[in-house]
Amino acid sequence: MLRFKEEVASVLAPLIDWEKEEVFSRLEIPPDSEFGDYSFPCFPLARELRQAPARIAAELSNKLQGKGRFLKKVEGKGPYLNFYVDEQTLAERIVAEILNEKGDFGRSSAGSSEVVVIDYSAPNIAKPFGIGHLRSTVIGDALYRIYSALGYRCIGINHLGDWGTQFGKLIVAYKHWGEGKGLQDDPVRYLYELYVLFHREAEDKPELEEEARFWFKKLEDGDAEALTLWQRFRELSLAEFKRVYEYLGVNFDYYYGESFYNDRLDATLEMVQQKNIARESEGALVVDLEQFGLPPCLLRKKDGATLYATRDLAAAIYRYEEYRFSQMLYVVGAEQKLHFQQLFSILKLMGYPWAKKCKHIPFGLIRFPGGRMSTRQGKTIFLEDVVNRAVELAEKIIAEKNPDLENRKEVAKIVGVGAIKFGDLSNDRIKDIDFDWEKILDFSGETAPYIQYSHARIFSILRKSGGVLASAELRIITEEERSLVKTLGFYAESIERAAEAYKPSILARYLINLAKDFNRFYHNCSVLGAEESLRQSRLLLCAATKQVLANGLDLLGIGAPEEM
RNA sequence: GCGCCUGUAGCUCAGGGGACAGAGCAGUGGACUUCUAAUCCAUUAGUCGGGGGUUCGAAUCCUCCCAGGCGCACCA
Repeated sequence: MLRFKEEVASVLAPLIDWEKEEVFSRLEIPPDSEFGDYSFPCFPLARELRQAPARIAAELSNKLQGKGRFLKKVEGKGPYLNFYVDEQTLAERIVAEILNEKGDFGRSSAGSSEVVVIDYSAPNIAKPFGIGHLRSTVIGDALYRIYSALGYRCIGINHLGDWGTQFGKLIVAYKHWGEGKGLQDDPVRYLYELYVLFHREAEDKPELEEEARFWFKKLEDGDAEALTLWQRFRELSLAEFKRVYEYLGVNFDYYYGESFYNDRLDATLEMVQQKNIARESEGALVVDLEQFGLPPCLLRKKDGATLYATRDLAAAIYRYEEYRFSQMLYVVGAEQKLHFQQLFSILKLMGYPWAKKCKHIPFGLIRFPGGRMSTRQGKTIFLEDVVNRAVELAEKIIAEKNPDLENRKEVAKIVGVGAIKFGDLSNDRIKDIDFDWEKILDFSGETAPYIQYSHARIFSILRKSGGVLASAELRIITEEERSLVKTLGFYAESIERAAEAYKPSILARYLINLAKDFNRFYHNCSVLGAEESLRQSRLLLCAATKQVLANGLDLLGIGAPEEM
């Protein structure tokens, strides 16, 4: 529809003596398709022309009659000038384009190979991969795919939480209460139990906290015993995480965790001190950020150990040196907003002009109805449990509805995983989510299975059709067909808007709308049963819709089964 | 206390300053000898948290207030 919008802008602009871009940005999508596909409110013209908006609209509509290739008609309706697209022309262009470009439809080279570093997922070693980590993982993965589709060169980094005081805690817990067998059998859950146990014990024995800090300091100082334990914890956890990523179909270019920057921390702190932006305070090293309206940021503890911020600072500098990114996105929970404001401010103080290319992409918390999830208190839900239940449910539904399906397990996985991912991607990421088993396991309505089901239905039609004639003529005659064609025309824009706002939910919503349009079409327009020329035309529409559904789902990291 | 985020139908949420505010779920009633009923159709439902303001026009922008959430130096 972009071409149509541009066309409208260029025919209207000269008539009212505006810049084309100005008209373009003023065009809007009417609340009802009855009022056309784009409309131009004439209120702003009223003052310049000293006429009533309605009259201006009427006059302009007269002057515009018969213009444009995509323009079917123009109407003045009250103060609005309504433009109607010619669905026939649009269909001919868009369907041909989709069927030509296939999996590449919607891709572009707009990003001209600029580098975008995306930091996402970043689970803590020593903590289970909970449902809370899902958001960063799927949103980051989707942004990676969307930006790559727009021609950016993406670098996905999993900034593992593999360093820090929690390892001191874990080492202490393991030394006190641990044994090798539990660690061997189910390392992540075992470490998690130790972690919870530590916090429970520490309530009565605060000296444990001190002991944990001591052990982390030993770790940073290269103590052999601490390092051996740390390495073992890290390796076992990482192996499990990788299994989860594999299952989810999420990839990273690098697993550079916090510990990766260890040998750069001293140099980083030296630089900070050299630039004279830090000061000693109560034995610790802090950077004052008053000029940014922020509280001071601590970079070194009084015992000499480093902090999260220190490692993030080193990481940011390393990444710029290494990749010369045009943007760096941190897909991290909104509760860390202050941390990133501080981090970016320190980069500014250090004189890095690229500091402004760093962006925090925040998202809301996943909460229990009763309150926040807390790893420390053992209140968390394992991602694997959620995914397993979703896949099981999908399998059960397949067994009922399509018992003969051959690759049932495979399809159940695509549907179950898709449902979980989509649940997280379809709403504005900034909002908190109340965790609800019933909702997350609901496969009807605005869900991934709904979209996948539409895709499978089309596949079924195409399978039975005996082939699609690419040269067939399109005949767009029903309201359902018109609506479907127009929605197909909006695909590219939905990707661009999703990228611009860093919101995969915009693309997710689009796909829901497309699937809805298709299902309406499906119910009201027979494809295989239609007379031959109409049948050919509708098969083309089906093939195009199928392609766009699959392409769009792929950008969200969700599969599109041929049958389900 | 200070800062940030959120507040739209019973529930979960869409809503790109503009035309009577829209979906999904739940409820009710319909549609499978016809391309997969994980679908479709119909129907009920709202002081867009509240008050001011900017604008020809505000759910959308500004401001104050209320409610919930999240942060605010040795955690990440």
